[in-house]
Amino acid sequence: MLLSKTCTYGLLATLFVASQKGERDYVPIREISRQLNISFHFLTKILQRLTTHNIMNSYRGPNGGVRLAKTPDEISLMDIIQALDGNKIFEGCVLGLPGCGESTPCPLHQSWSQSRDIIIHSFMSANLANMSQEIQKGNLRISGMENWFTRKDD
Amino acid sequence: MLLSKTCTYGLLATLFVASQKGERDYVPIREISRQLNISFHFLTKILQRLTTHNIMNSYRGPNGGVRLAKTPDEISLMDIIQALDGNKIFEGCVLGLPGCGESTPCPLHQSWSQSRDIIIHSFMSANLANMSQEIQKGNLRISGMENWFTRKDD
DNA sequence: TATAATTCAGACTCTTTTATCTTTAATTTA
DNA sequence: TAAATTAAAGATAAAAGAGTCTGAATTATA
Repeated sequence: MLLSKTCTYGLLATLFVASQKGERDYVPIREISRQLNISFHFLTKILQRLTTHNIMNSYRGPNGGVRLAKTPDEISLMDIIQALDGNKIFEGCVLGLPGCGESTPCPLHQSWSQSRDIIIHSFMSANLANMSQEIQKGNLRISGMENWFTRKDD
Repeated sequence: MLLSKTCTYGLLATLFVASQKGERDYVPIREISRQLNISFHFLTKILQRLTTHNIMNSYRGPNGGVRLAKTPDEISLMDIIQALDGNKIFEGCVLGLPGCGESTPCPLHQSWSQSRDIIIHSFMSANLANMSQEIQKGNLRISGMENWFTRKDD
């Protein structure tokens, strides 16, 4: 698992909000929760963290919810991943060796650096604008089979 | 964290055993534990799993310990990783979507597949023979600064 | 045979992650 | 102003991962 659950939920929710059409300002968390089949309270916490990182804005009361804090092309997947998982995924040695580096590499250092750079690059270059376009066209999917059913809880 | 702690400890211990010189048959777990600064009991469990997966052989009593069950060139890092972390790391969608695949990809599907293939390839092509060679030559390091000190526990 | 060295096996604890539940605060609308 | 809707905040619980502890089984050696 490269990304935590928190992080994948956050990515999905943000993509969901970004690909909403209509003049509506804020999307209620409960609606996101139902559509993506994610626990409402858990999702609330995740979105709170995204608002403190200035990726989302939130608003309370009727017609409240969350919305993107910037234009979609200004938010990369990397921004969201770093806000929720930090950058401990991307820095440091695969084997967890403290002294691992270019001068004294661990056995996996070279191949891992190469893979990691590709991953980082794709996370940075993917932003909400180009992704939500693909989602709206139906070329990409945000939710799986699980939302044929509705959540029982919350 | 791509690999669990269990897995990185297992990799290090196996590399340590593979790069031992001398005519000695079995390497005591306690010695591995001390050299790599890994909790003895925890390491014991990990190595037990590697013996059940036929990567290590073990022997009890004085002069006992563990040794490789095959020749070093027959054991790849991938073997060890799969034995300890399974292949849940390598299969499935980064975002955890059940229906994600070539026909209905999630937003990260393409870039993740590419990165993942590189990682898998480097894990499969790296075996204990070529790595322990590098370790013995001093080009690669298996342990960090932490083993300048000895463990207090166990 | 007694003792020491070693892995094996299981229960147990601690920490982090994931998830749920309850209450409070803000906001709109009737 | 009262009621309904919504996010915020905090307490709690459940599950998994990481690590510890104790005792039993096996083996070599004195």
